[in-house]
Amino acid sequence: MKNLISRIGHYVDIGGDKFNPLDKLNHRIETRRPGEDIVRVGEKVDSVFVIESGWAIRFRILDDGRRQILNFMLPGDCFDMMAMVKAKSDHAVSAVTQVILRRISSSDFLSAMSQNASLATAFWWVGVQEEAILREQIIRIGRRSAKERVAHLLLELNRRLAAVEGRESDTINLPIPQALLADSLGLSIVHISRTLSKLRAAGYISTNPSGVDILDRKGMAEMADFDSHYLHLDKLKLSA
Amino acid sequence: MKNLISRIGHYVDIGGDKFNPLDKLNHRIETRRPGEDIVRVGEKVDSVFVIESGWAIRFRILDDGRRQILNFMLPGDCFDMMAMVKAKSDHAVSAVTQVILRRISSSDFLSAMSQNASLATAFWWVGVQEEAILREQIIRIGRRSAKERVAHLLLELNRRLAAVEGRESDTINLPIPQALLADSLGLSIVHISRTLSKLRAAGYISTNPSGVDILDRKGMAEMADFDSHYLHLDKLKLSA
DNA sequence: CGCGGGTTTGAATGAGTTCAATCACGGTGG
DNA sequence: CCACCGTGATTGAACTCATTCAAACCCGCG
Repeated sequence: MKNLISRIGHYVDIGGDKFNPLDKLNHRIETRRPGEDIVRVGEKVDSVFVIESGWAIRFRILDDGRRQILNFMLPGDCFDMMAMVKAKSDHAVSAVTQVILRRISSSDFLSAMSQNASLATAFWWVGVQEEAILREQIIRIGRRSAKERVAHLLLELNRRLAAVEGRESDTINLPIPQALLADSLGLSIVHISRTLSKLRAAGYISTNPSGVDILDRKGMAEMADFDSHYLHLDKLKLSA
Repeated sequence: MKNLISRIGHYVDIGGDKFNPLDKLNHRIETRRPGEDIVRVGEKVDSVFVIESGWAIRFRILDDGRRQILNFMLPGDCFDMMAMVKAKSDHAVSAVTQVILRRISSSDFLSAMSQNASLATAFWWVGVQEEAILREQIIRIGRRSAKERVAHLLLELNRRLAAVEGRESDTINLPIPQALLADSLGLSIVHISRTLSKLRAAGYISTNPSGVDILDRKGMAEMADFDSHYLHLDKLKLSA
């Protein structure tokens, strides 16, 4: 929960450091191994989830096997807040790495929201941010070239991770195979590989087994037309 | 407001036919001509809008002129509910046709929501639906072919219009140039034209100056893998 | 009639895919 | 210690879908 608190703490003051209103919430800690489902398609969702650690994806698989990843869920992200109205999920969520997550029943969540205005505001912000990320994803895959898409996504992940970890870093720990980048960006695996090597050749990044290093953030951001503003991280006080 | 009521009325019973809780809300009716802005990029949004009549688009324009439409706003749609937290808009909204819209100040909106639970639920549903539409847009442009994209979008618009109008129809009144379909689907204008003629040749649709007629809904839905379920229109009682 | 916005068609080009082979690497078992 | 996997990354070559450029067309309107 620390992650979530550290994130929404940037937006709203949630009643002092020591006292965590979320702790009063009924919740259950669950874990998933890499590849395991968290929410299946068609499943009735009656809980809100918060990722404690690890990476997960929200995605949809078409009949012929094509897969589209809607977005990546990082530590501190929460999801299915919207689905609290007894709807069946139209997409699946599954763990990419080992994932620890917190499950809160929708009704508990709702009553907590209604009793604590600043908590509600904080989660509202999280929802605003999530919607912004979805919109940016549409623009990315709708109107950007492969090179721009990959660069843009890498920068987004970097910013989001920085927001969670509370510190700047040019190193992106990417615990995911290139296939996931492909299915997120609407490209083929092969082309992701080629595009990454172009980004390397251009001096924007270097890659290593555990992830990517950003060598020229400014140049890459300009090339990919990346503006971190949409993440609403403005007020983010990265710890000194 | 009739449109919105007719839509959310499907989900929740909003206190009887004659009595409309929304009417008590402070609101202002505004109109826009085709092409006029409704919300500009970077503008601080402090209102919630409801489209009364006409079509609008939410979109973003990249530096070099590329445009990506996030989604189409039809009568009964409302937007910027999320942005009630003094955020600057990261995308623009503008009228495609003549548009009449209702503007409600965020604070009025909020207090109405907190005083009327079923109203809040109704708008929550609208939010759920809007998010689902965004997700479907990602899948559409991420992993579908041009033919599938166009067919899928046409079917979605048809379903959404049916939900607003309260009746089935195989005729889609499309008051928009093909350029808008292109910018929505991440394709070129030329290719939209070619794709439409393929859909015609396949017997799925026929086109005329004012829009499109669906000739083979079932076949087209299957071809495009369209499942209207995601619109959460299940309970929609189309008037007999 | 001629203009202008939107649509259609053709031909050439290009970005990204597909297929297939190779490579790199870590683990496993002999 | 080494052969042998299996998974993921990379590279090449052929191919395809969609773009671009350009011309023609259509139609409502002044």
